[in-house]
Amino acid sequence: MTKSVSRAGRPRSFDQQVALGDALDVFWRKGYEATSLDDLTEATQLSRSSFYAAFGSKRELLLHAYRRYADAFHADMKALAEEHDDANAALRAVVKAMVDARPDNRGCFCVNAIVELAPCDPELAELGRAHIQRMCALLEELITRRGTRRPLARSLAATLMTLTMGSAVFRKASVAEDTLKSVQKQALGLLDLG
Amino acid sequence: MTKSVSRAGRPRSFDQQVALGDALDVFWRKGYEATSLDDLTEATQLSRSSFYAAFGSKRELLLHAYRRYADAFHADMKALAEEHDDANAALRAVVKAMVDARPDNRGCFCVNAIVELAPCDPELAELGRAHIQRMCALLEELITRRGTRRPLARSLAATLMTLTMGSAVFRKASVAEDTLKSVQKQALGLLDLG
DNA sequence: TCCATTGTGGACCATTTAGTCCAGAATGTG
DNA sequence: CACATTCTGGACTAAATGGTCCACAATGGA
Repeated sequence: MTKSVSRAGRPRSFDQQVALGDALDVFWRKGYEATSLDDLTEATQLSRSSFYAAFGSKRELLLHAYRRYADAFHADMKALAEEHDDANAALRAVVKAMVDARPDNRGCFCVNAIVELAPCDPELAELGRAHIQRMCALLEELITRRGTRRPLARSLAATLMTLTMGSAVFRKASVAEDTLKSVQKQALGLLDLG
Repeated sequence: MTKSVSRAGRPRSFDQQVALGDALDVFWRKGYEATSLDDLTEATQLSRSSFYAAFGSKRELLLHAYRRYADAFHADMKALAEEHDDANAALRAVVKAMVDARPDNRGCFCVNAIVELAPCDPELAELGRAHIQRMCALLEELITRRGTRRPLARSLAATLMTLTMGSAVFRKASVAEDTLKSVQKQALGLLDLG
């Protein structure tokens, strides 16, 4: 993360955020270990030196990408919820979005990273836990807002989050779309929104 | 897979099934890419040549390990169900066992393999799908046996399987055990077995 | 127009990777 | 005992890995 507080020098010829996005994309599709530096420099169109100057190392880049994805996901769901005045409508929209299909079968980037790396990378495991907790908290708040009491709301939120992550695995295995749909329906049923 | 239909020669000095189990263990803990051949030969106590003679390649070994794990898991759950005469009791036991904790946080081997490899390895993706379907079918049968009708039973089975896989991800992120417990409770609640 | 400063391309490096190969050891059979 | 057959250890290889380095290009300020 080079910060330019300086007074001269050649300006950077690429957008670091765009490059981060491109890199995220590769990690998302191929996973961490299976992504080589050649893959990354090709995807970002960066030379090796620019790459290392900008991101430090492959692992640091992955952590950046993770944070970026998790933040965006959380923000998106929060924004989606805020589009609805009715708490139940908000909840329905969020649950649908979370379980819903992506065009391809790349699943959820967080799930991918957690499953591949958490056991051997405590820092990423911590990020994973934080993401899960944050999403659970968001769900819990929506659930309480429509009147469900705390202990049950917490339990329901955790269950919905579990369903979301399980769906991501289903999707990676290319399980039939109807199956995902019926899981989604059950999830809404849990909230009496069937 | 060396089959000895021959008439002489030095007998094999190791048990292939034991070696397969040891290898499975490493893959389970570290994932596929992160497991090196040195890891495997150390874990199995095999020399490189014996290793290749016995298993062909790293990838073939993984596929063997996958089949072995999936078969054992399915067989275990089936056996567990058969210990109970009452369909509801069987269902409760199976769901508990599926969502339940392992001593460490290694999660479910199938989930690990699917998430890491399915997008780039169609053969493994197929094995993954087959495993999911088989487990869903087992659950569905138990659910119908206690009286629930087909379309709903199918949907519930898929949902329980999703919860199982999601739980495995939670576990890899070392989410608090209470959270898992409450998810388990919700799962049983879905079946009116709360 | 210099010059300090920063970015860039590509050669380079040590290490690790999955996989091969062969000489020799161990065994059952005749 | 001798032999055919199989197993085994470890040296070896070619390729790929993540990461470093440096000469040079590009830029803005004085």
